[in-house]
This record gives sequence, structure tokens and C-alpha cells, in this order.
Amino acid sequence: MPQTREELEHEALAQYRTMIQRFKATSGSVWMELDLTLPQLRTLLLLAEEGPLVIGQVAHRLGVGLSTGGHLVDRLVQAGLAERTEDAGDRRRTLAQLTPKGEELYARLLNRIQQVQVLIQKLNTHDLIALLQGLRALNCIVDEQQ
Amino acid sequence: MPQTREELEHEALAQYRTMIQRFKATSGSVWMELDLTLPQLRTLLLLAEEGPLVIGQVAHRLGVGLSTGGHLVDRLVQAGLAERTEDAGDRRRTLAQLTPKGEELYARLLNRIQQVQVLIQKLNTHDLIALLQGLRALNCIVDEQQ
DNA sequence: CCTATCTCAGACAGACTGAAATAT
DNA sequence: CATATTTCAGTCTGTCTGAGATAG
Repeated sequence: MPQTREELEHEALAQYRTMIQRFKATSGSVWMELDLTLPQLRTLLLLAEEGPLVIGQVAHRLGVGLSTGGHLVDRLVQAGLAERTEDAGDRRRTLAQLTPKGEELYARLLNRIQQVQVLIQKLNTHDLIALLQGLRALNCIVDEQQ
Repeated sequence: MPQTREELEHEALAQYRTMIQRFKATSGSVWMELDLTLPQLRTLLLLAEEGPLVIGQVAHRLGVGLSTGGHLVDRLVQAGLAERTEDAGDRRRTLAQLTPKGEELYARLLNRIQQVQVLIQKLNTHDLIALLQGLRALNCIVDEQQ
């Protein structure tokens, strides 16, 4: 079955879309059970993607006052999703970072790593090698863009 | 460079993880600018993943009263993310479904389709064919599981 | 009369601010 | 004294409920 370049691109995207949509049903329950407000969720995302931050940075990046920033981190700490640690250099500062529980929630909400892992283990070796080649190439392209 | 089965699985997952993490920075701004509350977001996800629903179903699936369910759909409608249509069979019922704008927001928040599309277009044909083979195989496995 | 939805009033939680208090 | 954070009112928005109104 020979395909044109355009057909190949189109099918690859369609296959990707299908894969993601299959994940939906499972990820749905995570969202429905989520006991956070959106500002709290934004704080979780920020800490997950930009590592440990001092309270002032959190507030600045979220576009809120210092008081609110500290309050939002508080909520995550109370939920066991984040923790405060002292900044060794300047003890006035407080660093906020996610706990393993917080990291895990982030992954379950957005990354779907676990689901992909299960599928990969069931792939036959030929297809696995092919998938790997494709993924390597995708990452190379991202490298080149930067 | 020969690799064991285990090494292949491990690298494939690592490549996938890397790809997803590269997407982070871009998706961050979508979340930061998002002008919805979490119950509204849950409603958006529900409508995106389970197609058109009557208000009663929305309320039931979200675990809230009819009044609240209708209200939440209202908010999405006011934001231009959803629309109400009449149920042809039973005109007492109101169907809620996402507008194209709502679908697009959903995709930008969770699916990252656009980002993958750009990358796929830059892939050379050899790697594209390999990726496609891998994705097809992944979807076949999901089919078999059901 | 029954069912699906909407409207209304009120309770409640959380975001948010600015000013004062605290710690380094 | 300056800076980073917390604490303290107080306001505001949105969720949520239940009762009653409306439409089919």
C-alpha cells in the first residue's frame, strides 16, 4: 500500500489523535476526583515545570500578590502535594517544591506516562524499534529548533 | 548498536517522556491565561470526551444538582465554549455540546495535537514511516485489550 | 400530572488585596 | 534599616443546594 507524503503525515497525526483519545476515559476520573481549585492547580503546574521556587517567584509568575502566592502554596502543602524548605543561602526565603505525591498527580493529569509504558511493554520488538526510531527523530527535530 | 528488549522499552519510554517535557513550556501559558474555574473545566472535559449530553446527564456525571449542572453549562456558553441545542425527540431536553472554540481549547490544554503536527511535517519520510508503524501497533494493542 | 430545565434566594468556600507584624 | 514572608481584616466571585416557576 504505497502512500504519498501527505497521506503519511495525515495518517500519523490521526493515529496519534486516536491514541490520545483512547486515554481519555482513564484520565477522566482523575479530573473528576481532583480536589483543587484552578489557582491551586496552576501553582502545581508551575512548581512541576519550573522546579523549586521561592514564594515571591511563585506569586510573580502567577500574577498575584505575595500574600496570595503564599496562601496558594499553603493549600498545596496542606494537601500533601508540596513542601517548604529553607533557602540555604538566605534564610528569609522559603523554597516551595512538589512532593513525590505532587509529582505523581501532575503526571497523571497531563503526562500519561504510565499508560504509554504499559502499551510499550506489549509491543512486538519490530514495532518497538520502529516507534523508537520515530520518537528519536521527533526529539532531534526539537533539538534543532533551539 | 544492538540493544536488549529491556533497553529498547526503556529508551522508548525515555524518548516519549522527553518529548512530552519539551511541550511543557508552551502549554504553560495556556493554563496561566485560562479564565475558568475547575468545575467549569471539568464540564468542558466531560463534554469534550463524551460528546453532546443533556443537562441532567452533565449534572449526574459531575455529581452535582440539576441547578448547578445547568449553571455550569451556562458559564461555558457565555464564554463561547459550548452551545445548547434542542433534542429533536424530546423538546423538553436541552443538549449541551462544545463549540469549535471549546474543542480547540480542550486540545490545547491536553492533547497537544498542533505541536505534534508541526513536528511530523518536519520528519524525513523514513522516520515518519517508522513512527507510523509504531503508532499503528500501539493502537492495535489498545483494540485487542477491549 | 410528570419530567426536564430554569430561576431565585441564600449559605459557604476560596481568591485576592493591602496593611501591619515577623523574621533574617 | 531592607527584604521575604506571614498574618489579618475585608471584599468579591463562583459553587452549590433546594424550592418554586416554566415548558413540553
